[in-house]
Amino acid sequence: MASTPQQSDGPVRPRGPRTRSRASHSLESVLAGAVEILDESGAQGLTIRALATRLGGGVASVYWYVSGRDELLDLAADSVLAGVLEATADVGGGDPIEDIRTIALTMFDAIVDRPWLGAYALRDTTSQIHSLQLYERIGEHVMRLDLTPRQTFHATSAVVGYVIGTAADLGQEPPAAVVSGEVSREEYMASAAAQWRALDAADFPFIHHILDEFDGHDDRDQFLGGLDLLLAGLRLQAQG
Amino acid sequence: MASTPQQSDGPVRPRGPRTRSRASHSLESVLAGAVEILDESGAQGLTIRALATRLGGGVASVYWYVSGRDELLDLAADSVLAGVLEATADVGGGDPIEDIRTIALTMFDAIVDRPWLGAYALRDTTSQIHSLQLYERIGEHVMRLDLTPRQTFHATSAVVGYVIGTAADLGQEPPAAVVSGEVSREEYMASAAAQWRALDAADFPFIHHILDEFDGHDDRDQFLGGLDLLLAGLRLQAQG
DNA sequence: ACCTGAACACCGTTCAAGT
DNA sequence: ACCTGAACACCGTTCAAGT
Repeated sequence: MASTPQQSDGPVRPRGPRTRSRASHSLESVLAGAVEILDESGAQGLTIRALATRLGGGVASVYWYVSGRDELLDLAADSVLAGVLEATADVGGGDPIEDIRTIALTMFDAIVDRPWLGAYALRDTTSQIHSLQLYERIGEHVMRLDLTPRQTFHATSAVVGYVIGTAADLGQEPPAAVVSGEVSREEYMASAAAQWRALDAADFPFIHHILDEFDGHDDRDQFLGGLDLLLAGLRLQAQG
Repeated sequence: MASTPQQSDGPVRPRGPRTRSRASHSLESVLAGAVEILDESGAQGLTIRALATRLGGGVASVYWYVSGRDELLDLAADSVLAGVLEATADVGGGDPIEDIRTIALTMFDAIVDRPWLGAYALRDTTSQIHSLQLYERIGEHVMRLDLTPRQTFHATSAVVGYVIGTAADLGQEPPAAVVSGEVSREEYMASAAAQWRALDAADFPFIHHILDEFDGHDDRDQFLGGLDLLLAGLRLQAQG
């Protein structure tokens, strides 16, 4: 999935000024480069130096477009949410709760695809315009339920909080492993299951009760299980 | 709210050499020191060097007790959950869902007290024993609802995911401010509300619909609003 | 068994200077 | 307006050496 290095091969080219000695960026190219690095090596791999190298320029030029590493992460995450926004633009045909579910699931899938997203999406709506629009979009569907403003506010925040929270949790690599490729997520989950199995059943009746469900479970099913509880509660509230 | 340092004052008293030239730690004192720093300056402030200085020793000695900074954060967070475990030991008198609500709220309050907790609590049950026990405890109450193992697994994970997700979100400082004390959380929220108010009402009908609720809202109420939706859905499932 | 000082290999960020 | 190289002030982690 890595993009080609975009190697600037010196001051080549026959005629024309095009010296190439000086790199030229834009906010879009900076964020696109950041997203590439994030996809390849996670948040830890996104250093300003690595980004500058990928862009073929010096470190300091990044700071022309972005105030620092934190803002870079926020904006890179937010830029990706444009895709979720687009993918959910048409949602709205039927049952409001069904529509909310569809949007939430699209968000979840986007974060599963890019685990680093969970920690930086929807963090600061004053700088993250797409995050704000996504919040707005979910909220508009919740409004269709004719609750009070307060209920509408709480329900929308709960859905967003649940999605981000659950997805961020899943996106977290086990203590230093996955990125370096030493341990796959499957191996890690299997070892966790084994460790649970070794626990004393008298001390951990619940863990043993759900062990077979945990072992080899599908993250998406787990996410949907909780989401549907939340939405069932919401439907109940909407019915009065 | 920080616990007392639990200062181990060396191979104490009687007489003896007491040179003080050599520091002496323990895993407990290392974690206690880490928690102090986290309470004072957040995760960003917890550097190995700052911790070593607080302990009165050299940097390298920290690595005798902990494999690295990540594990330090995980263990420090988990050590604090011992308090939540203790505080919820007696819960269990009445309605299972009411009990789940009580435990979830206690967790939430603990994270509000220590915003750094949200990002590191319940991350890795193989190294975080208290996290595992808390998960177990909530699960035991869910078991009382007589659902299928799969439903029990999903419901417990959903509650934990919602608590951690929501609390972690609230615990996030606005882009570089709060820790340094430049901008208070109140000021930040007020400015966010002002910015929302400035949005075009045609483009953001939902935001305007909930603006008065958002402005000056209480985080705890918001948390409970969503939690009660989730629990209502769970109750419905238990009755079904 | 546990602690230390010093070193290594990085970081984010700034700034005077260039174009 | 935008880019650069070099410097500053940090980091986490390791390791040979001490006790």
